[in-house]
Amino acid sequence: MLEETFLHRDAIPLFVQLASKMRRRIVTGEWPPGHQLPTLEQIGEEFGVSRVTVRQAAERLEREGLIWRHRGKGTFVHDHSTLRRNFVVNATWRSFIQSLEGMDPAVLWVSETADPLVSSVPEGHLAPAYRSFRRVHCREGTAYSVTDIHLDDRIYQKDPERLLNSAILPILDAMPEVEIASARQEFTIGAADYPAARDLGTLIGTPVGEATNVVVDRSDTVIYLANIVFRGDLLRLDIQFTF
Amino acid sequence: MLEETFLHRDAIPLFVQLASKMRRRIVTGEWPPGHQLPTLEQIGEEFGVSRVTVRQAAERLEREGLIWRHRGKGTFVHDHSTLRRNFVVNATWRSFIQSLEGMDPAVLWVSETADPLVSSVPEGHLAPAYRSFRRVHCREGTAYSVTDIHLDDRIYQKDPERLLNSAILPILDAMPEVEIASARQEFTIGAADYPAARDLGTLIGTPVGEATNVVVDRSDTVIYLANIVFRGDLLRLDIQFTF
DNA sequence: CTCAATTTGTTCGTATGTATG
DNA sequence: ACATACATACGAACAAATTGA
Repeated sequence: MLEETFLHRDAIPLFVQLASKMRRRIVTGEWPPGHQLPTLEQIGEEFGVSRVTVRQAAERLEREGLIWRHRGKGTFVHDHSTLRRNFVVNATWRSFIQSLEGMDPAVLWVSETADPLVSSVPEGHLAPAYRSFRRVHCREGTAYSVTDIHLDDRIYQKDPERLLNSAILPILDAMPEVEIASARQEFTIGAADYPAARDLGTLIGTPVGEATNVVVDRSDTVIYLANIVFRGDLLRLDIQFTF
Repeated sequence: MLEETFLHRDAIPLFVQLASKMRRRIVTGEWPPGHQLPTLEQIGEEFGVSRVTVRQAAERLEREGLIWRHRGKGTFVHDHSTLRRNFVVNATWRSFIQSLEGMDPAVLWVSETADPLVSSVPEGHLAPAYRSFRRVHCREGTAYSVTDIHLDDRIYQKDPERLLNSAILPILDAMPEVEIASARQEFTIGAADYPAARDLGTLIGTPVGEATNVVVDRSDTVIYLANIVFRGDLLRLDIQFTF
C-alpha cells in the first residue's frame, strides 16, 4: 500500500504516464526551477521502467518546455515559475461544509502507526503525530474522488469511529474544542495514474483534478491535510462573479 | 480554420484522443443522458478514423461507465450522469478584471463574416450577430491559454482595433454604455486535442482546463461568450475559504 | 413469419509504434 | 543500434442482434 506501482500498461504509453508523474513533480515544486533531476537510470529504477522509456518521457517534457537536457551534464527543470497563473477565488466555509453532506466515504486503508507521513507544509507547523488513511468518496454508488488524509492524531483520538467513516470537515466544524483559523484548497489539473484510476473506476490518463486541502487551527497547527484526486468528468467548477 | 482535424498521431493513441472528444460531448450535455450516439461509421467519418478505432474509443467510455452499447440497437449515453458534482465558488469581478491586466493576446484568426457562430446558450438570449475570433494569451512569451471568443458585433464595432488586440473584459468593464448584469465562468477538466496542443505549444493529451465564460448585460443579452483552454501545468486555482 | 436494412461485434493481414534487454 | 514481443490503426469481410416492412 505504500510501495505501489504507479505505472501500468493500458492504452496510454508508459513514457507518457511517466512524463505525467514527472510533470506533477515539477509543477508542485517537488522538483523546483533549476533543480537537477535524478539520472535516467535512477528514475527508471524508481518507476520500474527501462532507461529508454525514461529518455522518451524526458524528451516529451523538453518539448513542452518544462526541462532542458544536456549531454554529460544532466537534466534540469526550466525556469518557468514566473509564468504560472494563479487564480484566487473565494468560497464560504459554510457552503463548502454543506456540499460535503451527501458524501459516502469508504475507507481503503488506514496507516497502522500514527507516524507523521507528512514531510512539509507551506504554512503553519506540524502536529506531533498524524493518523493517515486513504478513502474513496462516493455519491450514489459511483466513486468520485479518492483522498489521502492526514489528521492530527490528537483530534483523531476524540472520535476514531466517526472520523474514519464520515466526512471529516463537518465533524471538525462541529467540535467546540477545535477552532479553525484558516482553510484553503489548492487545485491543479492532471491525469490519472494507475492507483487513482483503479480506485476511481476510471482509466489511466483520464483527466483528473488534484487538490491539496489545508486546515490550520488558532494555534497555527496544521490539523488536517488532504490530497484529493477528483474524476475530471464528474466535476464542474462554477465561478460566480460578484459586483 | 473552421474544418480542422482534431486528432493527430502523436504518442497518445487515436482511440484515446477520440474517447476524450466523446467524453467532453457527454459531460457538457451535447450528448445528454439517454441520447443515442451517431453510428460508429458516422463518428469515424466526422473525425477521420476507421470504425474499429471508434469502437475502441466506445469500449473505453463503456469501461468508464459513461455509455452502454448493444448490437443492432446502437450506443447510448448512460443515465446516471446526473451525479456530477458542482462546486460553486465566488470571485469578485474587480479582482478578475485586474488579473487580466498583464495579458498579451495574439490573434490567430478572425471570422470574416459577423455570423453568429454560437448556437445555444444556457441563459439570456443571443445578440443579432457576433464577431468571432481565436486568440492565444501569452505571458512573457509563453502561451498559456487559447480562447475562442464570440463578441456582440454591435460592441465590436465600437472599437474593433482595441477589442481585437487587448483583453476584452477590462474594455467592456470601462465602457459606460455597456452595463454588465452577470458574469460566470464554468470550469471543467480535459485533455489537449491537436489544435489546442499546437496553439499552446504543448503536446496532445496533456492536462488542460476548459472554461466557458458568459457575460450578460442588463437587457439579458449574451454580449460575450468565450471558450478557453488553459495549459494545465501553468494553472493553479487557489480557493480561499471565508468564515 | 420472413426478409432486408441497420448497427455493433469479430477476425485477418499489413504497416507502424511502443518497450525491453 | 539491433532484435524481439506486443500494441495500435487501417481496410475489408463476415457474424450476430435488433428493428420495421
